[in-house]
Amino acid sequence: MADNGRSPRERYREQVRDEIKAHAWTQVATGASAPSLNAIAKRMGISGPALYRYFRNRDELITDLVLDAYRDLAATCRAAAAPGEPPRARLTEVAVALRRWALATPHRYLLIFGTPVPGYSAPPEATTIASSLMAVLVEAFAESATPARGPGGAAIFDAHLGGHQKWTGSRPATAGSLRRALTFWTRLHGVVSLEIAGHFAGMGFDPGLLYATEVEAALTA
Amino acid sequence: MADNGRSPRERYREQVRDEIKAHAWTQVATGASAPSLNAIAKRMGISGPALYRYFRNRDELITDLVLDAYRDLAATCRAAAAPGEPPRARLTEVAVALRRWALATPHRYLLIFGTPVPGYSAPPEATTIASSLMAVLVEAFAESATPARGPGGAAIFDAHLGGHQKWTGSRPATAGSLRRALTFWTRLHGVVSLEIAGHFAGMGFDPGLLYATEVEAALTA
DNA sequence: CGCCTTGGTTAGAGGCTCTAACGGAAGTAT
DNA sequence: ATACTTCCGTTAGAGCCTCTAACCAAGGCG
Repeated sequence: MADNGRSPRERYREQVRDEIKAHAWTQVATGASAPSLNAIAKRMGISGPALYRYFRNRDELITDLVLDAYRDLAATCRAAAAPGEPPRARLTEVAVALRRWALATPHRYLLIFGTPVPGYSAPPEATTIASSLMAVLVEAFAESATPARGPGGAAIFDAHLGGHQKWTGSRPATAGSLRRALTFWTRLHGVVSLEIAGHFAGMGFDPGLLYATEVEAALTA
Repeated sequence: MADNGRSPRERYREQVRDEIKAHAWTQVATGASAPSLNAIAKRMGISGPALYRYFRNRDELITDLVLDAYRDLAATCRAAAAPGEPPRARLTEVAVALRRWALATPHRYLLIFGTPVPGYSAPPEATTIASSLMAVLVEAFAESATPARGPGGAAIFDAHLGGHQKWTGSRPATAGSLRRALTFWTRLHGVVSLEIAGHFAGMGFDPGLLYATEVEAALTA
């Protein structure tokens, strides 16, 4: 918070960038699938091309938004996994936090996990953040007592995972924990993404109840 | 195939509409997140606003594409569920067909299940198609001998599902079958959508293997 | 003080969606 | 066959967008 040693110019620059991003968020939150630099500038009272001093092009803005969203999601999930609790409770908390986060700001969730925006430029930093997010799950599952007693295919996949543990970021975990964290994640995403995108709309049941059931099933399986 | 009793004008119109949609598909397949009417017209050798004789606006085109994709997916899944086989084999076939379909044309999958395009106009017909797709799964699960021996939450959700069976389209099925079909679908979608969107890219494992494991787990759970 | 980096400006090219007004051609009725 | 109507194409243009080019004013620094 101490504005550590940056020149006033740099602080101003950072501030304007943040303001631009804030406007972009409100814009994407209110319907627009992708923010418009022009509209943002108009709202900020400055004229069009001024924004190009702060972001080289629209893709750079969007990439920044994606990374911010990703970081926020990771922080939220990490915060939800209070380290004192037993692993199963932690995982449930993470699951609840994930859905809450997604429902609170669906556009943010979709910006990360929806259709890759233009011709999808995979930001390299995103993988790092994703790993830190996975680490929360992996650690909880590693701590969990339940053995990896899945069906036969699980053993095959565990064997396949053997050499690919680099993407967890933290210390090596068993393949079983990796697999369980991964499938846990995909199951949560399956429900949440369909709900966010409105695919449960006409069906008339409570998505929250489905989610709770799915979380419980994923944790006892 | 007999061009049943439609006037030549109507046949011509249909033909041009199909040609437009074909161009739109190739365009969306090659990077563009959403097709451009202008570019399509240019490719077809006609000039801009002529397309507005065939589609009222771009959203109508996209909606048409979505519905076509949805129909094709439903047909593919139905075809994959050969009625002679035992239910578990049928479900596996559907799962395989789904992933194959998604990987063959990711843009199509994302057009249906990705970020809802602009301000998302939910087409009412989509729900019908979705129901027909679900019906395939529901019937297979209904035929499956395995009882709904899920965790405690499953019973709660089954009870909740009691009155909401209208969305299956076909004859009434047990709440357990509905629940299992629904969660089966969400689990498949969870893996496929993340793979399609490239979220497994940096992780260096085989998504196909993960998918196979997940399908097997979903069927034995 | 002079200089240079930086953040703003306007002009404008080129793209998009979509409307308006119009002309010709194809089908239809007389 | 002729007249009418409907339909499909055209161009013009408004209004949005991204992004580049050229220019200018002010702040920081030697």
